[in-house]
Amino acid sequence: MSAEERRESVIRAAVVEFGRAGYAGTSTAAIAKRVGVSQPYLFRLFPDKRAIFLAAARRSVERMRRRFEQASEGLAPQEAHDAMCRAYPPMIADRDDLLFQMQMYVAVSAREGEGDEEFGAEIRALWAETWDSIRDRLGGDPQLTRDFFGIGMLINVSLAMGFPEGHRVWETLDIFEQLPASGGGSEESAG
Amino acid sequence: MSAEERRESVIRAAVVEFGRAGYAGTSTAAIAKRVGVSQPYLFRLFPDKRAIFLAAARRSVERMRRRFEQASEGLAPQEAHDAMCRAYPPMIADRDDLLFQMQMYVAVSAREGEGDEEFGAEIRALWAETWDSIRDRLGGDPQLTRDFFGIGMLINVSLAMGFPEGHRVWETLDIFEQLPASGGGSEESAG
DNA sequence: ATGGTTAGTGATCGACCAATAACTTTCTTC
DNA sequence: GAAGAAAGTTATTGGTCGATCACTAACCAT
Repeated sequence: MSAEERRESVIRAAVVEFGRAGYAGTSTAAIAKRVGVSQPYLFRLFPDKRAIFLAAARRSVERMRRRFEQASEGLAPQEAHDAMCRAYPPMIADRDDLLFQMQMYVAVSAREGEGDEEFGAEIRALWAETWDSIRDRLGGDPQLTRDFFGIGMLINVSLAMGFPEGHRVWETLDIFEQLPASGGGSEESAG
Repeated sequence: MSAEERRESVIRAAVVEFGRAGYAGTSTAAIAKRVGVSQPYLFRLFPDKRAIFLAAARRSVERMRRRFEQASEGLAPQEAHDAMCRAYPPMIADRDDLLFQMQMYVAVSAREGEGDEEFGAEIRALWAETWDSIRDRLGGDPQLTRDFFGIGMLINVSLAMGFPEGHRVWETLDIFEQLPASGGGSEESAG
């Protein structure tokens, strides 16, 4: 397998492992094991653990942005909002990816504590890109943007904490039923 | 100093340290250093690291709940909502506490990976209490509750990621200016 | 087939970390 | 002032982790 292909599979494994245990809680050995290579080989593909995490962050955030963009392609603000709401459930069905993004948010402060400020800067830049993109799709409407991200974050947190389906926390979050004509949440699998 | 007093100061230090580096990223030595005691002494006050984190979680979440309850005491749903929105800025001025809560959300999956399911159960229970309390104050209104928590979570995430004041991400989140008559965000310090 | 490039491994190392055990100091009470 | 409890320390240990080094195996062009 080429180095580039290996790097891709490392990134995929990193999203899973980092998502479950966080930056500090994930050993490079755990990632290597999931990839199916030896632990030292990771350091041929990436300079250090930090770089693996950042590569995973880039991949995860950009994928999210792309999916929202595809879902809202060419739609007016309110329709774009509804379309992106409908696009969200199949996205968070990939729990590993969602957990990784949560870990990404909190990893910033830890890295800053180690004197690594570029880490946070890169993650903020990635996320701000998504913010801008979605904001544009929503016609720059502040309230739509805020509500969309707000509810999204609340869903993320509730999922990360592991509230089971049917828990009263979810009562207010069934965004399907509050939207005009949609297919419901039957789709699965993230491409 | 009595053991009980020491335990309190350990909890305070734990919120700060865990908040900055997460569960796995925080050493018991770092907590002990902040408290001003030797590292092994922590294990006289608490059975293990996990118990320190859970004690900090209890303290942090219950304090938040109490503050929201005080702010909305005896008010009708919409007024309670506005009052709690106004109460939030001084609360998140304590960045350590906010970061800790973010770390708390993501710590669940990591502990589950270690076979510790009670950890998540306890944190969910703590948080669900707060959810119920606030939901009641908002008259059980699903939309008010969802929006309140949603915007709160978005603020939390944006702060955790370290977006500086004035960044365009904050444009939509200035909840002060969207509320009727408030004191603004001049208050500081968390009692 | 041979020389070089690329993919990949085993061994190891210094640092760190949670937790235990054994010991010392300080306060309290009779 | 002696006894005992409560507060607190030093030393240590078994284990883990990120990273480096030296080495091997497969592929490829000449």
